[in-house]
This record gives sequence, structure tokens and C-alpha cells, in this order.
Amino acid sequence: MPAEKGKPARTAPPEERRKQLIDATISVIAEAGISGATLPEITRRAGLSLGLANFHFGSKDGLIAAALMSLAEEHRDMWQAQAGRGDLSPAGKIGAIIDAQFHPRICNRRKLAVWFAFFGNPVHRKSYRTTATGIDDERMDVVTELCASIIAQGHYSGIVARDVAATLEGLFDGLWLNILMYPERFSADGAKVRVQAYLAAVFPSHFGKGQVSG
Amino acid sequence: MPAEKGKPARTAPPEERRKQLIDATISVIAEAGISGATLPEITRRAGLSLGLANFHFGSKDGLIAAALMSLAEEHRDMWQAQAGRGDLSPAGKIGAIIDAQFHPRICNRRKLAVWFAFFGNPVHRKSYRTTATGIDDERMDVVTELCASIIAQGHYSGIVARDVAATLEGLFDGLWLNILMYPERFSADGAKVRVQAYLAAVFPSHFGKGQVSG
DNA sequence: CCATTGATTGAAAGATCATTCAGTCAATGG
DNA sequence: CCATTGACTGAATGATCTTTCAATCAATGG
Repeated sequence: MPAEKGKPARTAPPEERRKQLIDATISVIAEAGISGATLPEITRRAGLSLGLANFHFGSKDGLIAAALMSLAEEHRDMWQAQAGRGDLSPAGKIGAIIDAQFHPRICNRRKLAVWFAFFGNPVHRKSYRTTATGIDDERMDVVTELCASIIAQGHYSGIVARDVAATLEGLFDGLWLNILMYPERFSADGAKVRVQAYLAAVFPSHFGKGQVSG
Repeated sequence: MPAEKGKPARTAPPEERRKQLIDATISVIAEAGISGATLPEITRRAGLSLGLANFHFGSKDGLIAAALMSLAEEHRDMWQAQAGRGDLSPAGKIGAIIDAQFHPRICNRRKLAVWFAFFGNPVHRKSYRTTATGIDDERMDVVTELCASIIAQGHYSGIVARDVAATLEGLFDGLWLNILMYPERFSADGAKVRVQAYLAAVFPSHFGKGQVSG
């Protein structure tokens, strides 16, 4: 029976140690970039010894990849929960996905910095593709279908669902970057407003002032 | 009188050597990221010796900063040339700025990779701010004024010029990222179409089918 | 043709880093 | 209480990297 107290605890289940190391990795990448994310610094911050990272993750690359996977899964769980809500109309679901995209748990400087650290490095960009491309594809497919529903229901003409979804993806990423680069000028709330304004321009009866309930 | 031939030339004016080193730096960052941009690799590619980078730029950081400055100036010259054209209407100028933003000389994988390498690293993000924030601000101000002209001329209501400009900035960055991440699916031409579609939704009489000439 | 200036080189020094691994320590079961 | 298992440690190793700098070389002017 291990000590249940919140005391130091010299030994812990691998799962807990992995989480500790991943959290420390995310923090260090956010503050110092991937190039500044050294094993000595990560393990120091986690309060663990140098050798433990390799012990639990095989290599430094393994740890970095696990950190990315952790972020990607958290993000996916977030928007999937919204997309699966049965109480929302298509427009409501898109609105909820937008809220998820800019939710404080996802869209904060710490985590945005990590996302763009991966985007900004050719090696890790490849790693991102193998890890998260499926997730990105799925989100874009879901949003495309939701747009298609709105287009059909609202009898919009000259609007292609997939193009709107692609524009939304671009907006998501670009507004994230703006928030990361210039946090004094761009906020998550402002980003939400801007995405909604875009949708209001494209689907005025669903997102604009003439918004239908649902 | 130095040899004017395109021969090796053991010695060259500093300006030329600086350009060589900056070009090599951009290439290496594009392929290997900033962390992979080592002096041995950069100078090897430039066909120059290891010590020369420090000789001409003071330090590795100086070289990296010069490479960023080079990209930023090229980009600025590109859109400023469009914004200053007297033959274009406000809407035409915005269209020309969009064309500049996605021009092959600016928007190619090599250079996008370098931009995002800077965006993705906290240290270089700071460097980017001191180098290019003024440029970004100026472009957004110019676009804001152009939007304001369009709003006034077209009697659009409920549209705030600065918000449209901010959305455009977000779209620019996000579409750049999409092109960098998934070049098979996103192209510069597609990005232009998407931005224009956004503007058509916001300013239908200026960018849509009912576009006014100019 | 010599001397001076400035460009250029690459070996050496000093600092990190990732990884390994032999050994330590805690927990668990018998 | 002992033995075994698995978590954990950190010194040592080998590989880079940045920066420095003494020496070299080309060009230019006198």
C-alpha cells in the first residue's frame, strides 16, 4: 500500500511519471522552444532525474512525440464533444466547435506556443502530420458536412461547403497565430467574434442578426 | 581590378558574402529548422569557411536576425508596391495586396518554412517582433483604410473596417500555414480564391459578382 | 615590388547535449 | 524478513555546436 498522501513519493506508477514529464516538456517548449527543450531542463522542472525520460519514453524524441500526442488528443476530445451534441443544430454545432477552438484550456499562450513550435520545425512538422493529420481531416470533414446542411436548409446558392470549411480552418490557425504573436492586441474572444462575423457574412440567416434559433 | 568573370574569386565584397550567407541560412532553416541551422552546415552550403559567418555578422544570432530582416524587407517591398499603385481603386489595391501576399516569390514552401520557424520559437518570436511588428502594423493600417474607403463608398452598414482587416490578417497567416503543412491540398491560388470569396461575402458590390469596375 | 589592409581560413577551446548503464532504492509477494 | 521486481539515479561517454583567434592569402596603393 503506497503512501496516499501528497508527499514526495520516491516511486510512482509509470503513467503518473509520464504525465509529469509531458507537462514539463510542454512548459519548457512553450518558454524556450523545441531547441531549448533539453532533457536536463525538462527533468529538472519535473523534479525527476535525467535518466528517467529515456527510461519511460525510450528517447528524447519519444518524449517530444508523446507531448504532441497529448495536446492533439486533448484538442480532438474538445471539439468532438461539441460536434457530437445532439441538442444542437448544424449552426449551433459549428458555433460550439468555434468555442472549443478558442476555449481557454486549448487556446492559451502556453499551448499555442507548443503547437507552433511543431509547425515551425520541418522535422516535427512531419511528426505532426503522422500524429494529427487524421484529426485535422476529420474536423474539416465534420465542419464541411455541417456547412452542407446549412447550405441545403438555407437554400444558399453559390456557396461550396468545403470551401467554407477550408476558410474556417485557415481562420482558426491564423487567429491562433495572431493571439500567440500579439497577445496584447488579439484575444480568444476577439477571435471568436471574428469567426462568427465571417459566418454571418456567408450564412446571414443562420449566424447573422436574422439568425434562426437552434 | 578584380576578375569580373564568374570564376571562384577567393575574395569578394562583404555585401556579396553577406547575401551568400543569408541565402544559405534561409535554405538550411527551411530544410532543417532553426535548430538544424548550424554554422558548419550554413557555411558549407555557402561554400565558405566556418569562421566567415562570425566575421561578417558578429555571431550566429546576428546572421539569423539578418536572414529574418531580409525576408521581412522583401515581403514589405512587395505589398507596398501594390498599395502605392495610383491606378487602382481601394478594392483593386486590396486585391493586389492579396496577390502579393500569395505571390510565388513570397509564398513558397522554402520561405514559408522560415517564417514559421521564427513564429514557432519564443526567442526568435521576440526577434521577429522587434524586426517586423512595424511592418505588420503598417500593412494592417493600410488595409484598414482601404476597407474604410470601400465601406464609405458602398454604404455598407454594420461593418467595421478594422475588424475586416484583422480577419484578413488572420486569413493570410492561416492560409500560409495550411499551404506549408499540407501543400498537396492547399495552394497559393486556392488561398487567393478563398480570401476573395471572403471579401465578396463582406463587400458584395466590390468583390462579388456585382463587383464595380476599378 | 614591397607593405598594408582587409578578407578568409580552420584548428582549438569551452560549453552543452542525448544516451548509456551500472548501481541504488522502494515496494511487493511469499 | 527476505528476495525479486521494477522504478529510479546521475556520472561517464561521445558527439556537436558556437566562438575565438593566430595565421594565411589576395588586393591595393605607393
